[in-house]
Amino acid sequence: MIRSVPSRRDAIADDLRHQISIGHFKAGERLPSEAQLATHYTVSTPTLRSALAALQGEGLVEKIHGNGNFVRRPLRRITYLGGVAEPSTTFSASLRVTTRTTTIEAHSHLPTLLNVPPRSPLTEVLHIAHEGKTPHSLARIYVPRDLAPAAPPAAVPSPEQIAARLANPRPLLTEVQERLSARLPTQEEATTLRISTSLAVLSLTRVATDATGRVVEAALLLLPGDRADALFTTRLNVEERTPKT
Amino acid sequence: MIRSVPSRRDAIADDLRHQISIGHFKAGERLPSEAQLATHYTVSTPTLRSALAALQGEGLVEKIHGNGNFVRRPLRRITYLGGVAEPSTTFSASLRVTTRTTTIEAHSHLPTLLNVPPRSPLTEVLHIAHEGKTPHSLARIYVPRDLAPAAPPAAVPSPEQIAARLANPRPLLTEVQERLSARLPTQEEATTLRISTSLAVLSLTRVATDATGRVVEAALLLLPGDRADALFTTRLNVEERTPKT
DNA sequence: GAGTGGTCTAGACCACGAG
DNA sequence: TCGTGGTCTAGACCACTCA
Repeated sequence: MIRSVPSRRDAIADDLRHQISIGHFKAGERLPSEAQLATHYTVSTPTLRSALAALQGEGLVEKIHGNGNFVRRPLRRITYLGGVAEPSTTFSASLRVTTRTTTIEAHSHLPTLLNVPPRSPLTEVLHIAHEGKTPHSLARIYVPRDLAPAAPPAAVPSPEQIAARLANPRPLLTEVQERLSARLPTQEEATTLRISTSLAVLSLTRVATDATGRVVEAALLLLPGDRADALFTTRLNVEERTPKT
Repeated sequence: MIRSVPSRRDAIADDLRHQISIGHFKAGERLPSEAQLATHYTVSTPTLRSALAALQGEGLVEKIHGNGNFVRRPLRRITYLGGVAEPSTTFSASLRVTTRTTTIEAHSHLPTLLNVPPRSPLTEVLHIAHEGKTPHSLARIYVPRDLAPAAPPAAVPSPEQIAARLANPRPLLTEVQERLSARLPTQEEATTLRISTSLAVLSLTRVATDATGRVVEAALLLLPGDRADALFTTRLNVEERTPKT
């Protein structure tokens, strides 16, 4: 075994977790200052901060610079439904979605993703879903501009409208590929989602193709690991067993 | 902006990333000791270690206690195919799978997952897929014991055999649900996969149900974010548009 | 301005790996 | 045993938030 002495860091993290779980520190409350906690546990500030960092990575604690460490409210977990289901479909009704639409030129990995020439015009739609003050997801959706709806959503559409639009951007949609991986967010993503850079995120790339094989939409979704997951359901006909290629 | 002074930590991390990318430090090589690097960058050891931690989180560097920091060889990225496809189906041929089968009693979340009474007997199959010395995935598969194959795999079966078995543990398999989320690994998981606890992993829970609605298999897969992702492909018939509920 | 967290230092001592 | 990384200290100084 590695941990003969379970390291003060882990001991403190465990204790704080416990204190939170039994309600000694309540959701939304500010913890004692790091200096106070360090004194209480008789450790130095770096050690204490290291313990807090662990809790941050679990999404239990949110640090706000110059203000304090706060116990996170238990977050409603949202589920992204994969397959053909529209993104964000199970987002609760209280979810508020802010949208920003711009036109950009295809760059870096986008030409490959969308199978279009570099610099070709794309419509970028940026979605951020909030529940209360807490962002729950970040989505960047790219559509070749000639396929994009003529009327940009000047007003913020309802989540249902967005979902409907996303579900079938083109009538002839025939294939959806969704690639998922886990990573840590960039500084910028972390700032946007108001999460720690040490909280893992689910990165989902969704490419929709129409009947002609043309890519009609590419979406990059980012789901914080502490409040979102993705669900894929596959039904099989018993007779037609997977005809392996 | 937050970063007026881009923090020595990030500056060092950037420089090391660059040194690695231009081949100044080559794959598999040991970096200079932390003390040497700290002297070179004129920072203290904690600061330098913090920079290295960032590279670890990206999977660029592997620390080996008592030995040194090593540049990771570029890892072949493997893809888990979702839907009905068998797990590990795209693992390269050079992949070595170690398997351990035991019988356990259903506990904690397993009864719920498998929809069986607590303490009912389960067969647990543990898979670890290696490529060379590097673990690429960890899978824990649970099957109600009365459904498990009578002959335990005393010898290590080939990946193909495993894949075949996993693909259709029961003839009547009709639904597969796969739930994915991103998180940081536990200390134990990190040790098993020989990754840093700061490297995000993709956690996949796979539940297969047969025609009678009985859960015939539950699998917990863990895919390190730096070397694996999951891919789901959905094909739609153009005429039968998703009959929304 | 007072109090908070953010970063960093210059050491110390412990634990591990290889020879 | 020796050199490596792992943990920790007791401060210092900066940056941010709030009143």
